[in-house]
Amino acid sequence: MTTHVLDDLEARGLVAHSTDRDALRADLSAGPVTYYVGFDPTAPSLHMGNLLQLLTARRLQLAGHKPLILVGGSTGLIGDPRDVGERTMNSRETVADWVGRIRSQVEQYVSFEGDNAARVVNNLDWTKDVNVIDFLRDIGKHFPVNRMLDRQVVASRLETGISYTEFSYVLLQSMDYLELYRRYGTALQTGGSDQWGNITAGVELIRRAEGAKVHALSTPLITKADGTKFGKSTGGALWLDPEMLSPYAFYQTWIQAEDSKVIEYLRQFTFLELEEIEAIAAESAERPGLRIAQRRLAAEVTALVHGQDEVRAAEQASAALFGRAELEDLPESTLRAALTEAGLVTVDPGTPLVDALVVSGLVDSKSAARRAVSDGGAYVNNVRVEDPDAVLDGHTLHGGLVVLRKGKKSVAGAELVKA
RNA sequence: GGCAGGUUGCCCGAGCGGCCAAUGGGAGCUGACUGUAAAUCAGCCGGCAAUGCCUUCGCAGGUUCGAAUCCUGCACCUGCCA
Repeated sequence: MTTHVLDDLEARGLVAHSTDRDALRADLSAGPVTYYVGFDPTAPSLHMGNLLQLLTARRLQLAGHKPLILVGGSTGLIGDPRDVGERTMNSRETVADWVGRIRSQVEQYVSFEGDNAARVVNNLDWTKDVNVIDFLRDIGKHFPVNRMLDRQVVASRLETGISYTEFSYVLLQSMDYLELYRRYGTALQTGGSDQWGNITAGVELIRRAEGAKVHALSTPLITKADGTKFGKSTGGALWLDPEMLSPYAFYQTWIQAEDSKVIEYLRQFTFLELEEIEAIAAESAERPGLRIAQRRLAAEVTALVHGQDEVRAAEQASAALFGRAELEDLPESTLRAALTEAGLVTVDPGTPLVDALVVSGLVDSKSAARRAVSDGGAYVNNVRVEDPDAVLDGHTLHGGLVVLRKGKKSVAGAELVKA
């Protein structure tokens, strides 16, 4: 007998809260359970936090259960209340566009084959024609406002203000769970721990409306060693869309994982067996300098999101740009590929270095570029440049390529081409 | 509705007529050490055609040789009283 999926999830550090653990365990053991996880279109792409939910959904599917992946065509029009304050409402067109993009992203992480094939659903399908009177009578009646006010997000927002629109969000998400229970017998909703309140509200609604007992399971917030949220790359969220964050940049974010966290991330974000992860942990502890765990993590997660070809490209680019090898010794094809991964821009011969640093995106302004130079953190072809007036001309590789670097980790390429 | 106070750079928070692009802390960036890790120490941390110039201290106007600092109006927030 293999490990119970719930034990596996717990061992991987993927369980923050759940409803009655024993009942959930028994139901999961009894046979295929239909479960759902939802994604609201708040951006054109999903990000690392959503990835964790999708991977968790896949783990459950691999254990024989049936996933429903919900895209929030209606909830995305309303907006989940956040501590930071009222959201800006997006237009219906924008939300519809994002729903389409997110739908195609989620399809990559679950299987649509077999007895427990996944299904993608859109909550707009069952909310767009609901009329207000029915909604208030059938759904609203089950929500005591005094209980709603006790929720932490709502309480904090009472200080700064919250619209009726956002206050009502929880009713919509709860209605989704109820609807999916009625349509497909859905008996488990998963999500991030920040969704716990919304998820349990749905459990409660189903209990009141149908007298049925369904389950909820949440994953913990993924943090860095300092306790802050993990999932920011330089300049923004860790997007899954390669147009919004290059596979190289995605790979780099993972390979820079902290020692004290990398093993946790391996358990949470990869499908490696726990015994293998233990072996990697032991090996890393013995020879931390080799960064075995980080390399494996970056390769595994990048493969899941962008595919094996992009892993190879990112690894080769990283090896070329971070390796000990002399840049002059790299074949042009390797160097060009590496710089393309890192971000390659075209500039005129004789372009000032500071301008090239700005154009390449390594710094935000010329002032920042000059600062990088005076800090001793600007490099051209791995040679530190201390002259703030330096220009790019003679010293190129393969007749025109230049490797620009800021500090230890930020690399980009420039190609000198006569205009 | 009345009275009092607040709104400063990514965040917190000093400044209360010129010495203010604006103290300090956090975040961030760079350097040294190292392993594309952590910790520690040091520097940087609005922009530009850069020994100067431009834009910034809620918004709009005004006083003044000169304003983040004073005055008027507006918006939002907080506290006290009804």
